[in-house]
Amino acid sequence: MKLSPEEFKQAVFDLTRLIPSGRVSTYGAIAHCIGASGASRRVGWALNQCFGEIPPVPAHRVVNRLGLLTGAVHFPDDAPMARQLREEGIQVADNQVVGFDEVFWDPWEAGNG
DNA sequence: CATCTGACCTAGT
DNA sequence: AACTAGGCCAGAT
Repeated sequence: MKLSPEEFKQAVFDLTRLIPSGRVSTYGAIAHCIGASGASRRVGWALNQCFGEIPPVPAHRVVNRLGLLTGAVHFPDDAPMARQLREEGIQVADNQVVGFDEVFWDPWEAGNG
């Protein structure tokens, strides 16, 4: 299953929007869920375009494999990544999610659970 | 046009 | 378990 750039971006957005509050997901999980395992980089690239999208995409709920807020540097000053996470109850320390394994949410639960 | 980099992960040894 | 190599597409130089 191969997705077009538009479908890929949409898939990433839709899947990211499915991430429940107080939870976080990873690029690989999303990429793997949409059938783009290995293309994790594109997930970040797509999420980079999430700003200004309607409905808004909680890209702040997406972190890397280690729970590091690697994308925080690309977030707007009005909506810092770590801050939005804290707004949902997720604790962050040094650009790293606290209890990552506990707040980790697998996109697979989006349509299976 | 060619080369390197980037919100990263998976596979092989 | 630790290390090395490959993938994936687009943007920037």
